[in-house]
Amino acid sequence: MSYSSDDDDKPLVFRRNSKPEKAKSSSHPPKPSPKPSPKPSNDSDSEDDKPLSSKISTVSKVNTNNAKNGSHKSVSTPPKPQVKDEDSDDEKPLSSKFISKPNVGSANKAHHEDDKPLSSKVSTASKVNTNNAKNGSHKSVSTAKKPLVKDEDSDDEKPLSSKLISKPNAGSANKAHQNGSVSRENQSKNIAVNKRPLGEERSSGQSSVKKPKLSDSSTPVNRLKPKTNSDDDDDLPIAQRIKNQAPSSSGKPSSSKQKVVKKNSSSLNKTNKKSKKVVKNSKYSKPSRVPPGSGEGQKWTSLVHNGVIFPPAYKPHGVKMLYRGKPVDLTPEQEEVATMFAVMLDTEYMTKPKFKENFWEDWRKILGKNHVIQNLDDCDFKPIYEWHQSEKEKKKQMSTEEKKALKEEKMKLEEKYMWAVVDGVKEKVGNFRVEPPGLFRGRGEHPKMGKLKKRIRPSDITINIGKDAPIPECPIPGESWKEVRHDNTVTWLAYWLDPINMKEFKYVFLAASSSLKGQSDKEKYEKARMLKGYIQGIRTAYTKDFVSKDVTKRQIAVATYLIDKLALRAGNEKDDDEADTVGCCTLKVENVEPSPPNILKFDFLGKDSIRYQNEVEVELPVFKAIQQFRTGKQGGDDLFDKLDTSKLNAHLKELMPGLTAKVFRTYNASITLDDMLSRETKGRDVAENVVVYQHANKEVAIICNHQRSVSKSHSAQMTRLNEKIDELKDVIKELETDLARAKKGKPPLKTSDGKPKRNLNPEALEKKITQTKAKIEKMERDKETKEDLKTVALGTSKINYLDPRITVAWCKRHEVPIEKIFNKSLLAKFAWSMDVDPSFRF
DNA sequence: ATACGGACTTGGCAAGACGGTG
DNA sequence: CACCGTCTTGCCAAGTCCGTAT
Repeated sequence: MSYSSDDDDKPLVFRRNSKPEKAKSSSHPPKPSPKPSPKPSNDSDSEDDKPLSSKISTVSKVNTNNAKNGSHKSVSTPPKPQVKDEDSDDEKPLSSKFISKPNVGSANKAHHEDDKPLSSKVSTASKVNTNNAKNGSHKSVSTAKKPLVKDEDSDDEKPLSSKLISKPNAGSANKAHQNGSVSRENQSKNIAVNKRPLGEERSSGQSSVKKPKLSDSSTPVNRLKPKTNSDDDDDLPIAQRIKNQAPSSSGKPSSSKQKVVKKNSSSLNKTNKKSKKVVKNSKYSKPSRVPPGSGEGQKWTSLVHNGVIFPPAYKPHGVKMLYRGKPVDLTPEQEEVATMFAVMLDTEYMTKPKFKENFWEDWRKILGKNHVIQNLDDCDFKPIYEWHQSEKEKKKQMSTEEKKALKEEKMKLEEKYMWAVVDGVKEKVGNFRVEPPGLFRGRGEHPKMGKLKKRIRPSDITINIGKDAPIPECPIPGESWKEVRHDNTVTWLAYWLDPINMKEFKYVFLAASSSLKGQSDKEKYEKARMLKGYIQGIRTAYTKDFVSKDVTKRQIAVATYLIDKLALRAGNEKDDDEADTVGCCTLKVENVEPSPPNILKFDFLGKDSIRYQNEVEVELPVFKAIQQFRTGKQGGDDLFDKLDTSKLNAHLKELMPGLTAKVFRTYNASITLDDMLSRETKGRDVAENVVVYQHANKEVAIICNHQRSVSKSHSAQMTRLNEKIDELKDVIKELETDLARAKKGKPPLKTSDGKPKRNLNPEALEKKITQTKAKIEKMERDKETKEDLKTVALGTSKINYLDPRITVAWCKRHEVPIEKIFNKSLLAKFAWSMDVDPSFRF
């Protein structure tokens, strides 16, 4: 056993190994873990092909938008400093430190250059990868990896033996192509193909499935296997990757760095890691009890803050709406609600009967049964809408000075609420502003859209604060908080009940840059890294259960497979008064269409009513199991009738301490980034490296189905780009004509408006032509990228799924200034990851 | 086993800030 | 410097998942 390959850790699907890189193998032990896989893969395959992107299809989202238009002008320049805060201070340094490290010397500094919007740059690609694939086969040999290095990974232990197993095959189908897919685009619109290819896994080649497992472990896994890991590893591995890294030089890379991090981070972590058995309690659990020693459950010792700030009271505008053509008098309260509706006149919500119905129901209560207004259809909110538009316009027209003054005033008012002091450290508060009243805008076909979200008052709010901290003064005179608590086992500073759904809460938490959040973020990634050590065994185990006689087991196995391979969410049960969306455990029969011989077509609305459409090839046993789960059921019945998220998670927990469904998403996202970035990534300069990164980021976004709606001006923007390109092409033609003439000693032609041009020599003209061509190429690439990313949102995965240490380490290795990848708030949020060793691998 | 309460993470969107450009 | 497109932020909705009560 033991041997396992490492390779396996990677997401099955994604991985592709095709390229086996050169072998690095020998030399240094590759980092044990991950994937570099030297191994010769065998097959490879490529299958892939599928353009991921394709999948995307957008769909439904709500959109509301209002059109506003906006052009805002910008005028002002913000003074900026304001906020900053402390953190900032730190930050800076970071980056700086950061940069340098790598390489030695050299001046790199230059980096900065660029600036271009990333996005633009990108271009390339795409496709390629994507695919991924599948393939699978890999593996094989195992070599023992683990050399010494520490830690990590060792997979050895892995129970798995399995490794091989499965993967394989299937495929076929595509196979052939390697990458080529090409086309993609098109599809996009239509269907999608698959994002991740999944199925593939097995490639044919391999022998098929099962490989002998050696051990079998049947048991599902051994959970215990600890791998070590820990973060710390960072350090070490050095060797390994070396190769690429450039300069590696020094080994010391990092050392010097100090940590920027905020205080805490470090500390805690340690704890966990190692012992896995013990397990930590991570975030969720509020272990509350148990404080002994480490203070487990306890989240803070001292907490001081100023409570929350309320939106200003409503100021009646007196603009009268019309009812059956006649102006109506409304009380301020009635007018306030009418205005909420009027302001949304130009949104999609107006086309939704449910929205209007809910609004009318709530507004009518305020109007009273006998009010003149007896029905919504006879109401004309235009006057109010127009008044609002003009107010907006007025605001826009204000001078820079005025805006600045207004802003400062607001700042002054809010400043005290922006900060909290946690265990002696000043930290930013996330959402210290209480949500203003308004109409509920649910996403998708939410049954409660349009309902009035009433104003929250101090008496609705519960404050949580340190025992000896002063109780925040209630900002509204004459009123008082609902309750004041001193619970140090939770991290919220305040909460109130959600007026739309009185059994839910709205919390006020610290900002993402706080160490409390950073810590838990780090723990999240450590847990995902831990999964790396168990993944093989888990895959082996569920593969075996695809054919279990026990239906529940079979369902758990298939569900886990889908979560692993497709990065689906868990899928908790929902109430009827929520939008009808699903996740893995709540998939309906109609959401998964089997298409022989082994393709599954997924089509459902997931979180936020974002459509998930994908066609994937799966292993035959999975395909058969799905068919069987569907038999005898109606389209709207649960596909996994014997399952729910708590059963699934309980099972996962047996496989690895703390394992839950969402960990797979984090794991697959981060391992994919790590894998792609470590693969050659050859950018020659910063700009190209950034493109490489974006490409990897995009891949992850596709896997996670992070979509965005196409911007209203997208097509106009594309048109403009095309025009510019055409213009440049004309320029080239002209230059070429001039060049030909210049070579013959003739002067250039006049410009179109008849003016003479400078007489350049052939060399100069050629240079110009070359430059222009380069410019065109860049624009073409930008265009492609833009089209490519029009429906893909990269930000979400960057914020929530990609271990920042992967990014930071890669930046250090490639001399890319971290700020080219992380903006200011991301730098603050990920302060805990800045001092990672350049050789860090997820 | 389930239901439910509760706490925290994840997500898309639109307004605002920013930065390049003609 | 007015305009525009992109990037950043705020907002708040919508998930996940744990613990406890039923």
